Amino acid sequence: MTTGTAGRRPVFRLSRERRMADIMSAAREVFREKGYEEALISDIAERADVVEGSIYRYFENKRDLLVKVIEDWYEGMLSDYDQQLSGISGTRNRLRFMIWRHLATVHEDPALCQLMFQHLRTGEDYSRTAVHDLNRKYTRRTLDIVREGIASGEFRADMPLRLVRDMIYGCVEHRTWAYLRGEGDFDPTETANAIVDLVLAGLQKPAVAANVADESALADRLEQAVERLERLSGVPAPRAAGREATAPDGGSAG
Amino acid sequence: MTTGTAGRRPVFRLSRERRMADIMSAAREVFREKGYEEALISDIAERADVVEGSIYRYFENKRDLLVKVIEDWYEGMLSDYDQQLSGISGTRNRLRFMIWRHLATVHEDPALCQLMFQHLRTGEDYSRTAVHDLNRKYTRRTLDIVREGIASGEFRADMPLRLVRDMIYGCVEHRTWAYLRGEGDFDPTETANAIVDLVLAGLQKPAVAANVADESALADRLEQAVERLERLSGVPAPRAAGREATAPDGGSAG
DNA sequence: CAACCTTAATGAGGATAATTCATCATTCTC
DNA sequence: GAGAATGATGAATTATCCTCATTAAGGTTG
Repeated sequence: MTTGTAGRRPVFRLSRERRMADIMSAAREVFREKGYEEALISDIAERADVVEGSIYRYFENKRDLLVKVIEDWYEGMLSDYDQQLSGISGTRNRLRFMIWRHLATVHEDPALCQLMFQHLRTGEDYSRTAVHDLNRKYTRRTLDIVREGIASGEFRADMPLRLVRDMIYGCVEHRTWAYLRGEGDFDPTETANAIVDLVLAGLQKPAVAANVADESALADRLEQAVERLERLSGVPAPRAAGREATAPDGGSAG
Repeated sequence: MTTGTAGRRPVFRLSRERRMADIMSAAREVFREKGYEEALISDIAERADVVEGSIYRYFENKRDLLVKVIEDWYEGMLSDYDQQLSGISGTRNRLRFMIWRHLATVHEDPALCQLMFQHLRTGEDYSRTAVHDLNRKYTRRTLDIVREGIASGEFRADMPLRLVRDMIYGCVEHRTWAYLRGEGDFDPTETANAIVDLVLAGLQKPAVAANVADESALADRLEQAVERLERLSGVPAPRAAGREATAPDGGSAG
């Protein structure tokens, strides 16, 4: 049944690959502009110059389309990073690059990051997604850098690596939530520096970053020396007042 | 217009407050069981024993209902925390409590947390939400604790407080994402301890331990002086027990 | 106590999108 | 150039959210 006057629209056949690429490209734009819910299949179809139904010949459903779009985006992104990272030396600089690169990505394409965080990562099928693998590969770089720092003796060895990673990426995400919602702005370079400083403070060897046990031991020795002096002079050792200043919550620390 | 055979359903009038409470209670259950998209207004209506249309006399739309449900949940939750926190002393313990409490909440009600993270916090109207305020009040406690630690001299003063907060809450969230997706499990207590350790490592004052070697030397000199005094008075120098704790890793400090 | 007013509640129908599928068109192969 | 294989269409279906005109309950007043 034709639509009254106008005839059927002309049919342009493309290869499966080309058509998929076109649709994904259109979908990326529309998703970026409107977010997931607001993005209509009809919008995407129009921009890809196909009819709505055609999209379902290449993608199972709207979510599948989103997943493929993000996968595609991720793939292109991460391949560059390895190359860039290889040109950077020094544990601190390498760590800074990883954090900066992540922040910069959020800054450059907040909409797609939002989609990734809000819609991809939350799905129960996420771990079966290619993005999951890519992400693992990506964050492993960061862990490797920390591991190298430990191996070279720069970092202390008693830090749970996974938590360090969660702390870095979690911090970045929390720091950027307002920006992702469209409120305010942030400077990737500045923020990356601040985060690296903070993380390195924790990773530094206890010799530099304080070690309470050492301090207590030092205080103990001092006190013992004083007590000996006191004994020497015949003064009875008081229940030392100085200890409280050294170890305020020592009792509840266990 | 009657529905053929069966008459109109009997009308039970309730006060506005009571009806709203009923609907929110039903909504909380359904949202918890099915998540946002899968939760149908018709489900909620049925469970609240009203007709679909009635819900829209109390809530603007589905999202508004979600927001109110989460607000309600949050309100009840946070009021307890302050009280519990007030019974805990010591910077470390207080910090641990805040982190543990947050982890425990995620562990106890992952579904509602998921809704909060995925659907509330991402909306552009979030900062005009009551949950936003509650959340600020909540995380401010954590900052206050860190601030106290700085004031008392326990922590270094050169850490950007906001980032410390982002690091703590971001870390918790990253650590729990898999659990929120329904994969695996985690132990709130164990995780809280690990995170506190990690955070405290970074917050510890570097100045105090920065020259542990110097301080050891100082202690050595003090002890030697005492020994000389002791020799003078004919008292035999005891083999101090405290030394062993100090010495072991002193050599690798460089 | 009957007319009236205020407010709770109903349920049919409208609007919007995602998704399906029977049909048609184009290109490739022999 | 007939037939197979595959690309593309668009009308129909379905599923929900949401609106609104209408109805009913419970109080108030002369």
